[in-house]
Amino acid sequence: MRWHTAEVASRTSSPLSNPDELDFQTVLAALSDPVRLGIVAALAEVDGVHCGGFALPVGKSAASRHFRILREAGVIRQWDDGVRRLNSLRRDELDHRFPGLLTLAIAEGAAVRVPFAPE
Amino acid sequence: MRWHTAEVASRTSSPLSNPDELDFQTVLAALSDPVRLGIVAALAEVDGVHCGGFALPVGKSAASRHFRILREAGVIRQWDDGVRRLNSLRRDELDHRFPGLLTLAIAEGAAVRVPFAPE
DNA sequence: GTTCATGTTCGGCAACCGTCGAACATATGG
DNA sequence: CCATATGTTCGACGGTTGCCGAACATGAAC
Repeated sequence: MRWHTAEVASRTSSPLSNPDELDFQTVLAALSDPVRLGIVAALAEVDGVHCGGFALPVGKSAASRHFRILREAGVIRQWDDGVRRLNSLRRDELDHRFPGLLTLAIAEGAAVRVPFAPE
Repeated sequence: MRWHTAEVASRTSSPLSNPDELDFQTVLAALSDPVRLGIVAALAEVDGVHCGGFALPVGKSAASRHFRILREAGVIRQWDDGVRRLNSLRRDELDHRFPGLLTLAIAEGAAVRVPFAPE
């Protein structure tokens, strides 16, 4: 048998917790960092980008940490696809739980939006 | 001549800067602390409370710091009245600059709202 | 002037945060 | 099997943050 897409974490032991309880202060803290806000703004343009698809101003380890903070705050969802880890905004959950916040973050994050990596 | 109310800082040398340019990330950072979010939620109930009017879970110096962070982020406005320093939410500016954010903060901050000091 | 009430500032401390480099783990492709 | 690509994890480092107590500054009341 063959899975058309791996929906479970296989890159690490911890099983990619995408939380269902969103905490206001945790979300604010996640969005108050310029790199993370820039990622959110970029994901608002193109959804489903893998971690390496952004031209981040930090190294791999710091980038990995930023994505994990965004995921654990419930701002983004992550899932594995082959060797890559894809990212998308949790628009519906955020809009439902904190109406207007994501819209605001996307608009304000435009100033620090992260560019996409070449090819 | 006599001033009916001191509208300028006299308690310290730095002249109580109430900024007119509000930065999104700075505001988020200010609101992501439980004590400060609790102060905002309390100010939404009763406006114009002096610093000592809250029963904060921290000492004087930490409290002073929290109020300063809120003021410098543009979340609250402060002015002196005799020996006391009064606080109020900058509702209009916040609503105009970040529509919906303060409403959200007040609602979510209810869980950590700070009590008022006795008498 | 003296005393009291109210906040601010300073120094110090512990904890946390953002970053890096190196090592590791997993999937894919020869 | 081996090499490569993609992320994660670990240990370390420096900077920031939140907290406290002590000292200071200001205004009011006596």
